[in-house]
Amino acid sequence: MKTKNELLKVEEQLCFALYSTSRLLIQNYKPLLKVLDLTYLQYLVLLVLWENDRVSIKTICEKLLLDSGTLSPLLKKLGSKGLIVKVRSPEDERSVLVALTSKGKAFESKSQQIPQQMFCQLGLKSKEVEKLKNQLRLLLNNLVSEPN
Amino acid sequence: MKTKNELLKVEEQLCFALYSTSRLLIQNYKPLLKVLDLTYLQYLVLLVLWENDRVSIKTICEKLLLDSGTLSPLLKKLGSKGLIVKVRSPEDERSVLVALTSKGKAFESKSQQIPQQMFCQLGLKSKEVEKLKNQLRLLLNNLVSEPN
DNA sequence: CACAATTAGATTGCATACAATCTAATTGTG
DNA sequence: CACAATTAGATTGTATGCAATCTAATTGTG
Repeated sequence: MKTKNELLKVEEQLCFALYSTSRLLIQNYKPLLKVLDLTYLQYLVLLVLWENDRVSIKTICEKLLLDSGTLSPLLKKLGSKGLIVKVRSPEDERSVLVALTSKGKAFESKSQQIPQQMFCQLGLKSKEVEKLKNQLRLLLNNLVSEPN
Repeated sequence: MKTKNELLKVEEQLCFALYSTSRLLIQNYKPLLKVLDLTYLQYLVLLVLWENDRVSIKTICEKLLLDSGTLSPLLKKLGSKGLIVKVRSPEDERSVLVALTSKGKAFESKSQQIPQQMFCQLGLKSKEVEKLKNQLRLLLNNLVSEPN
């Protein structure tokens, strides 16, 4: 049984482990993404679009668990880089569809190597990575489904 | 064996699992920290100080894996809130020591319940949390020790 | 059909993150 | 001991995150 004082230690806390590991891993992406002049978040949005071109901003928000306050300026930036275009949905004028330009599509093939390169830097076995991902998804599910 | 296209899916990526779970967990802290009018990062700095009062800014940076660009303004804020004071080290005038005020110390007892409350929200068993923390620490170690 | 409620995005304001640069203090070296 | 190199923090600039608010479009309801 851990005492309350032990529980208040930074090193003991799951959230800090997540927070610091997440930041560090994102930093490891930077040299790989610098070649494409992309930030990690810009890369995430492109990942969504490579999976499903012409999706609404709302869908991107849901997939990345981010809100429009974060994504609006980012999509503007991706637009100014010539990687995407925004089109108002004909069926629902409130909705804005995001589509890849040919340049945006071309970036997909340039990114093929990134997942493997990142995997090598993890220093973990495939099985371990899968296990970790599964645990994280379980936790994420618990957190999103509990609205408090 | 996964194809390259599968690997480029957001849902497949460990980093995204880390990134989104981390953000979501930090959001879960907000209602608990709002009572003390603290942000998660401010809480982290206080955790460090409750463990070891009168530490240098450099030490805080190392413990939290953050740089002075992030912590300098944050410590200024904690100072203006009356939770800490900064004193230049007598032995080394470059170094700045951070010390808790009585108010800052008093916040420790007010935070005693937070770890348990957070644990309840995770929806995981103690064993699972420990396993997850261990895996994350292993990964973190791999990432920091590989300078590329 | 009028109109309140909801919804999709954008904007604003504040709080991180982090690279790059700057200053002042200390250390290492000839 | 002079002085180059290093070190601790602070500052600046850019890019997130997210709460709160705003606008315009759509939906639900009497």
